[in-house]
Amino acid sequence: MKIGELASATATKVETVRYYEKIGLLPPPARTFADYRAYGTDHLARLSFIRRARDLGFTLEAVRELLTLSDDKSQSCEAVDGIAQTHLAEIDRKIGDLTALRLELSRVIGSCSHGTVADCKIIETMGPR
Amino acid sequence: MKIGELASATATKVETVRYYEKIGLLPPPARTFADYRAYGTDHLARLSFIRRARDLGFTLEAVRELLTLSDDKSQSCEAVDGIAQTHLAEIDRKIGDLTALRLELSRVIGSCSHGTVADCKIIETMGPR
DNA sequence: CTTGACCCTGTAGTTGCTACAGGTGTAGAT
DNA sequence: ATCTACACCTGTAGCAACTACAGGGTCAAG
Repeated sequence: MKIGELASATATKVETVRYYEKIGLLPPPARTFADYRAYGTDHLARLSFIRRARDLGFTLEAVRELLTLSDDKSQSCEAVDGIAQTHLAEIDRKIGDLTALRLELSRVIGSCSHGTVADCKIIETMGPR
Repeated sequence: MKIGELASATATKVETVRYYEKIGLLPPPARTFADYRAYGTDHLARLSFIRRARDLGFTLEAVRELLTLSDDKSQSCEAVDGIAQTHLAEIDRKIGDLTALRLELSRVIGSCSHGTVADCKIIETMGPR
């Protein structure tokens, strides 16, 4: 299959597919006489994996590790689980940060008395000290 | 004050201060004979504002708008409130996204039976289809 | 008078793509 | 056979918001 087909089959942009190849996530496929990339089902499977992992929020570095691990079928699942756990902890941290931020921002907004900028509490809150 | 003092007074890196100047967020200060930047209290106030707004998650573009608005003291506070509301909505969206992600990822992790990679449910879940 | 901490400019790197620019190949309609 | 529209190719630059050099100059203390 050509790059466009692979891309639409995985809801990926053509440029992104080429990008994944450039950074070594997707192996370079065979080429047609016209120098078009010619992909097989193994490429489709690998790209699907990459996209799914990305959708779950894994970084490309984490995806790279997961791919390496998934290539050695005999290995224990622990390393995979570890990467996922680390990622989950990271998500929890982000949610916590955003929730604290949300609270603070909504307090700032709540103080707005809709007057002029001169006595705008929102601006004031962000002033020095 | 010199750039290092301004930076440590606002918990900012020196490079970041210079960066803010380059993109026009912080006005270029006077220079000493040795070409060192010499800041006054107005710069300190402005940088504090920028940092506080950044801490609240506003983008630099939003900070730029807020700074413009805060310069016109006679104006109504509405525009300021609007920017903050938009930002709050954005934070809510992110929290929602992350929470959904968290749920899905924890489901994926929960399916791990700690065997070998060959029958690792985490890897499997991210496979094609 | 030398050492070390600070300052200067300018450029390149980070993450994960996305968007050209400027060219070649191909498939279907005429 | 040719025209048109589209998909493909490479390579480079751009986004946010910094951060980290490299390769210098300046200054205060010992």
